[in-house]
Amino acid sequence: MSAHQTKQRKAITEAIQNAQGPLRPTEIQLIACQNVPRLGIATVYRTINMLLESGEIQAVPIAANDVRYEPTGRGHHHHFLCHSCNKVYDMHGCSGHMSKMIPDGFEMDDHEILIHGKCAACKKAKK
Amino acid sequence: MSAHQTKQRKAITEAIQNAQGPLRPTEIQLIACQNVPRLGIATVYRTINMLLESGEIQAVPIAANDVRYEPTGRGHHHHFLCHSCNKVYDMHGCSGHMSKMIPDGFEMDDHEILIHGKCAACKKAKK
DNA sequence: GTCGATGCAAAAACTTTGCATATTC
DNA sequence: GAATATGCAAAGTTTTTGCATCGAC
Repeated sequence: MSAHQTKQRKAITEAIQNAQGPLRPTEIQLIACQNVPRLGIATVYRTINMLLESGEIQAVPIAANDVRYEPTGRGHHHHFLCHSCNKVYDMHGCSGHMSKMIPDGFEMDDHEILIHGKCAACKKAKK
Repeated sequence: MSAHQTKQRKAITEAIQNAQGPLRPTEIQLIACQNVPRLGIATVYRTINMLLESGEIQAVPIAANDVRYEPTGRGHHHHFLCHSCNKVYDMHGCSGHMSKMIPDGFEMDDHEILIHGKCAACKKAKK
């Protein structure tokens, strides 16, 4: 049966689920490697694609050549990219009404917001 | 002098400037090729990176492995990705106040919004 | 002629695929 | 033992770099 959960998949899924924000494939590998030492990057990508297809996770495009992955089902939220440490944080509470900027005849399914700036840790670190 | 404008750079810059929305590197090459037949993709990438550094254009992350580039200085606007034709449209008019979702101690520089949906042309095309 | 820009091809980086081995039931 | 998943390595992509040549002053 395909619902079989190997230790690799478990480690990868948990890495994504437990993260505070979206992670890159190599970050996922690094974290999951702590539980499954010889975990290959191919397995990480294969698992990511499986989880994307099943809808358990989704991609978050952050910048050129920087996609990260996060679990679905965390509720409506958006992202904050710190330009100092390059970490992405989840942010809850969305101002809402995007509809006013949608052109006539267009149909909106969803929206995502990415805020750029400097996180509290980096602001404190650097006087 | 470094302000020298070759026909390649001119064609690439114009392709980006004249586009109705952000373009991918290969799309830029395709358009610019109409004026400069043997234009290589390396020149496109080199020019993109130059224009990014000088601040004339900026990257728009759309999805995994899909970054597009647009001119800066079009005023504040956001993007609409049509999941049917995969085109990205500019949208003007921004609802504004993102500040309420920014965590304490974080500092916002900028924000970008990507709306997903179906464009008017695709809605009309498919009953 | 000097300087920088280009095209091509090679290299690097990132992602996917093939295949023999390993794991689960 | 059958079926699926894994690791490794090879193949695909995408982006960058090296280098000989070309073009502008």
